[in-house]
Amino acid sequence: MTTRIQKRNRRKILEAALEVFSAQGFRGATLDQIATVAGLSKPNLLYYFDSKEGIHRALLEGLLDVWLAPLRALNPEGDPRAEILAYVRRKVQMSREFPRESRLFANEVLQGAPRLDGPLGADLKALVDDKCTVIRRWIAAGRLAPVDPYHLIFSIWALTQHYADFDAQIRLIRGGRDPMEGAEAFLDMLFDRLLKP
Amino acid sequence: MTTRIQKRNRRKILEAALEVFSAQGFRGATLDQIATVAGLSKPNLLYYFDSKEGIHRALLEGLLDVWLAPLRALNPEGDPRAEILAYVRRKVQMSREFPRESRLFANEVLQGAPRLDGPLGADLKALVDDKCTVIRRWIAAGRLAPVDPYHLIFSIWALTQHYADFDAQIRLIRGGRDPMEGAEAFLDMLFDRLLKP
DNA sequence: AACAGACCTGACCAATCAGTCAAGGTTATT
DNA sequence: AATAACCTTGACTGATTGGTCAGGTCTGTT
Repeated sequence: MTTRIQKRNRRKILEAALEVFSAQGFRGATLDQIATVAGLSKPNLLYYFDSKEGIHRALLEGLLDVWLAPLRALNPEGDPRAEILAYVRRKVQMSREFPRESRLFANEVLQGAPRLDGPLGADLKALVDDKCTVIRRWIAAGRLAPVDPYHLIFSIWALTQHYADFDAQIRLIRGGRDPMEGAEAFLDMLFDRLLKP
Repeated sequence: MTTRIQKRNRRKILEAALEVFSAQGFRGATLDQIATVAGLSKPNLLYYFDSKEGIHRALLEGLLDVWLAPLRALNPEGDPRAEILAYVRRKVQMSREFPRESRLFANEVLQGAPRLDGPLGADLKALVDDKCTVIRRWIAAGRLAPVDPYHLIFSIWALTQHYADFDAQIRLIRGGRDPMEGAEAFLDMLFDRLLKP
């Protein structure tokens, strides 16, 4: 049974861990940093979680579903181009609203995705495989331009998450302006032209 | 004056540092790892470079030019679509040939690009600004579809480097197949459709 | 109020890390 | 062969880090 205090402190720790892990990566983050951000002592962190590794694992597990929800929402019965454009728009929005989550996964994958090897990775693969067959069906019905569905999904991930993951570079080049200014319009045009049969 | 031994050992160190930094990030890498890969002792590393930071800085400085060469080669006098498609193809090829370099920069940018703040960043910005005016000119002449040149360049980076940086995720989803199988064809089609006036 | 269980922490530990240093080995030049 | 400059390293240091633990405090229940 989980108490009120447990719920509050676990939430505080995971929020702080997201802040620190997404900015520093797993090895760059320290328990002291997370403890400070969470407003708790370091031993108290380890009262609620087994280890640094355990915090990171809990964070990934808790966020993967949220992160994949837009893809899961891709409706096989909907209009193909509208469905995919809606997916793109939702992903752009998530890059703006949840850049830390994007960077957390980017860090993880960049280090070789060691923690996505188990069931988490299997879920991910199953979901993508499923949606790829949907896309292939749409193409076979002549409702989308013939593109490789895997590369289509990868391109959506690459283009949308780029704005969160490479934010520092974009800011460097675009100066003071909002890094995502015009991103929606650009991506709308790109995928519209790509997918028109 | 630099001796033969200096040249050889500096090269060995930077090669080892690329291997380790690109796989572990700056904070995740250790001098011991780099020393082992280089086949030298740790104090010997520090005989040739001031510090871990110094090795990393030398590596970034030495590789940024190589990394940006394809963009630099974009010829204002050439055929717009052919030039950009050639750029895309060259970048895909680099993702395949030099994934470590791609991941090195990805790590750096993901951590907030702290070492791209100085002259390195200024060079990068100047180059991108320059090529963006070229692209704008091409659009004004009606030789390209009207797209935001910054987002166009970002999209090329995102799509091509994704295959190197997120290799682990792609392998997870695509199983044993070559992660980049079909990437060229897909990106050719994508940018061809995007840029057709 | 009293009690049990949950919660919290200062002090500590062993491991790891970047970096130092004195001393010894190597190389090129004369 | 002598020598000076260059190269190499084992052994060390101080700082940081993940994690432990004994003992204390707080909270809900009776």
